Amino acid sequence: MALSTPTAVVLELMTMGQQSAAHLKELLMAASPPMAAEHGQALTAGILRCCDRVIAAISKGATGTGKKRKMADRGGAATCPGDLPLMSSKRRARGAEADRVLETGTAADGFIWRKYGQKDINGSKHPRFYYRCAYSGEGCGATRRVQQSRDEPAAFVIAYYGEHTCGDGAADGARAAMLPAAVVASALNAWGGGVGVDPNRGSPLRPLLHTNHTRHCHGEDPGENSRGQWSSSSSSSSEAELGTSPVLEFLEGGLGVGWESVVNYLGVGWDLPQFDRA
DNA sequence: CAAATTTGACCCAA
DNA sequence: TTGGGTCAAATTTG
Repeated sequence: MALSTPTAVVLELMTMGQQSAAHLKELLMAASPPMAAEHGQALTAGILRCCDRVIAAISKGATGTGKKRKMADRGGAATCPGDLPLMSSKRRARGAEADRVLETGTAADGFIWRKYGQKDINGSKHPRFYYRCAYSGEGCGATRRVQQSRDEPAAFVIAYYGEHTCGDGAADGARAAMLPAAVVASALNAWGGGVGVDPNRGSPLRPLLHTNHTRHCHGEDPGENSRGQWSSSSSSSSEAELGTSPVLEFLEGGLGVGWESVVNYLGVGWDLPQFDRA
């Protein structure tokens, strides 16, 4: 596609998504049962917020803080658990509820995540990546699991656990309170400038997004970012499977299109000057 | 030098 | 016992 400028394209697409989300909201208010409506509204709120962020970021030429790191070659692990205050529950109960989102070509959701693990899952061709909110040290217990889709290499199944208490919800208490950031599948993220995933090691996700809008939760100063030592108080995560409902159809048919367009657009080789990383 | 990532080990639920 | 989630030392990069 050849549109005047990338910015114009994104702006237009995001605006479309915004309108679709608004539409969806109305739909939910009118047709869904109370609970679903409530949840749905939170979802749409998140979507709208994302649109706002993108639009705002683009129009004012937001600057992000591209953080990158390369992978190492290996690491000698000499674990010596001794007096380590391990998390009460080292492992999350299997099948624990989580919000799952399928993203195509992107995985940024406005939060800064720090990878803390990677694992090869049997049955899956691709490894699974474990991320934790960069502010977990401040008590934020949000985590997310990312796995490349087996069928669609370009898609990632992302599961979110816990909720952000790092303050990102300051402006929107609703989200922090009941909406596991998960749903906020922001389309922002050009991961690496179109390169995609390094089949061998590179983490597919990079917290590139970093506009000034993602306020406090991720300034450029993690302050005393501490390495290792997170206390997870995981437990609360609600299931928000976008599964079967007229709403879903709407999402896929209307919102999905515009959204994916943006995602693809951003994800496929367009280096956004606005999102920094020069 | 500090911050972030990598990666093998550890741990626990199924 | 195994698979999967987390930890933490080592390593890499800005």
